[in-house]
Amino acid sequence: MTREEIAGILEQIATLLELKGENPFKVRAYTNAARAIETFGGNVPNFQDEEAVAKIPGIGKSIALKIKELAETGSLKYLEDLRAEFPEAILELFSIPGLGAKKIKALYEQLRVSSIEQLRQACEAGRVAELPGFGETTQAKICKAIEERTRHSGYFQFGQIAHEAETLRNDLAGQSDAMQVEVAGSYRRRREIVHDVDLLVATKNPEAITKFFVSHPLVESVIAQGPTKSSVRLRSGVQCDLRVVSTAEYPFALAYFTGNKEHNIELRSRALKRGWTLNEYRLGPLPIDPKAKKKIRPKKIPKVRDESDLYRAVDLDFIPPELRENWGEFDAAQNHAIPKLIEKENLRGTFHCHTLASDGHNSIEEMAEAAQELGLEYLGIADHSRSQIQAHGLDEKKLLAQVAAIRKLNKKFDGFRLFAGVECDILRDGSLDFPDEILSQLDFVVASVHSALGLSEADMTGRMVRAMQNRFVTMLAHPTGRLLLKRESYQINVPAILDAAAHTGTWIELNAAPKRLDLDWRWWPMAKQKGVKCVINPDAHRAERLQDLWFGIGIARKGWLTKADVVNCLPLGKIQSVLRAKREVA
DNA sequence: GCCGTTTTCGGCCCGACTGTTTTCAGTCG
Repeated sequence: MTREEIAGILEQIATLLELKGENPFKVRAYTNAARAIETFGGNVPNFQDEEAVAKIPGIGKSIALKIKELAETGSLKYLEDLRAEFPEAILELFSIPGLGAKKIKALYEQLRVSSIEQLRQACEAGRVAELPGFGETTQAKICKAIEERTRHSGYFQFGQIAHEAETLRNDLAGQSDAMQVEVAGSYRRRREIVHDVDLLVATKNPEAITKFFVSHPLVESVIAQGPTKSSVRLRSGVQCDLRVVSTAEYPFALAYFTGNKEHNIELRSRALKRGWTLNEYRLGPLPIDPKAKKKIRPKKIPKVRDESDLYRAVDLDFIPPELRENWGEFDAAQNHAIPKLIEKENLRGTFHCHTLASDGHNSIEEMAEAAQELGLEYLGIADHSRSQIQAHGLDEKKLLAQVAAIRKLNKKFDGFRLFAGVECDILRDGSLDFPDEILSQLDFVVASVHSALGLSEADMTGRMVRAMQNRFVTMLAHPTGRLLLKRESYQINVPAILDAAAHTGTWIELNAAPKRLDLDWRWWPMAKQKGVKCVINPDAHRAERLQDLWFGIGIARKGWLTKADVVNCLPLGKIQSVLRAKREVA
């Protein structure tokens, strides 16, 4: 049983307990335990070892025993009993915004409503509005939510909403009343999946800012609107919240709304230890507790003008937003060990782009021009290989013709260079789609899996390892093959892939296309520790998609990477010798 | 149900907004 599955079951227990009207703190204990299992950064213990599991903060003896039962038997009596108390479909009611445990309980007990379909019927019959605590407005809102349920599934790839988020930020920043503007939340942390956009504005005129926001052309409907907080639905379907604060409150609000939750809890607890209380508005003195046996003498509260001041106040170096996942950043910040993370400007070139020759939409010349406009010094062309029939994969003749064309083009450039490569399919058995005598004529080879995606973990891992053992393979592309919100990763053993990459000197791609962002940020600290080099590639099929590199930078930062860890931060003069390194060892 | 540099009992984040109320409960983040 995976950690995600266990977390999901704990979450379900929490929901059912809430529905039963159990002690809310018990409910929270299960929710916290689910989060703890999901986000635990250390080595995942054997879930059958209840003593080790109970050492994870947020998990005690009782929940550890339940996890043990799950791991051993695949089921849990406690959960079965809870489930038996309610109809199966009742949990789906929690997906309706505005409905929580109390309201669902009332609907079930008084109207016997236990599914979305039954709820729709009850609303249409007008019976929901008659319940105490409900009314006409609530009933109408529920009806609307049911109608729009499929469209607002609630989760978006970062790249799907980035344009709207940036537009709103820029338009708000253009308001003379806006002193400071930032997109906070998971967007600022550069999560690959976000489910809302949190905007924060510092202003002396909250009314004007709020009015501008709710009437912005990107806004489709207004969900809530108050003096300091408003929520809207944007055209893409994503929910967008605006918070309006004063300039003095801004750094506290920015940290608070950037999160994540666990990071905030740790930050707040560090404030508490110093005799202060931290919230989204200020760092203040802890209220005097007459019951406390020993008085804490609070330290003098330092002045906080920006987030750096706030971290300094609790004796920490500044923690970049991307690292705020309570994933080791506090230890690092306390020991002055936060790395200088890679920045967009550090990238000097990139590999893995497609052209009209296979399934791209621009010529080599157009791709080269776009790369130069982005300030890059080199660009690697890697069209699909012959097995990719549907993507018009190149055969040997076409590939060698493209190489010749690239060599010819290079004579025209000044301070820029194209590298000739291929995105070569890794066949089912781990052999490559072209023989070495062809690969040896290229500047680089991107190896990737596009077929037989259902292999067992051992077979898929072995297949990739074998491909990396070929000395002409420069890098392994989109290693897990996931498509965010669409397709799970292949079955692979990532640590084994990383070991092979380190051993063979193969680079691992951080595919910057927003639907991939693969390899995932959670693996990069391990990759770095094993000595694996990262290459950030856009996998661009159009010239303008070279800009996806920006998404890749965000994920590299989340993975704690510096410019020294990413090979395409090397200047043109150095990258050429590095490109030759692997093929000359043999 | 979890937790403890004051604690093994008694806390557990809390503020904003909405809708249904007539002072507040429920939901959300």
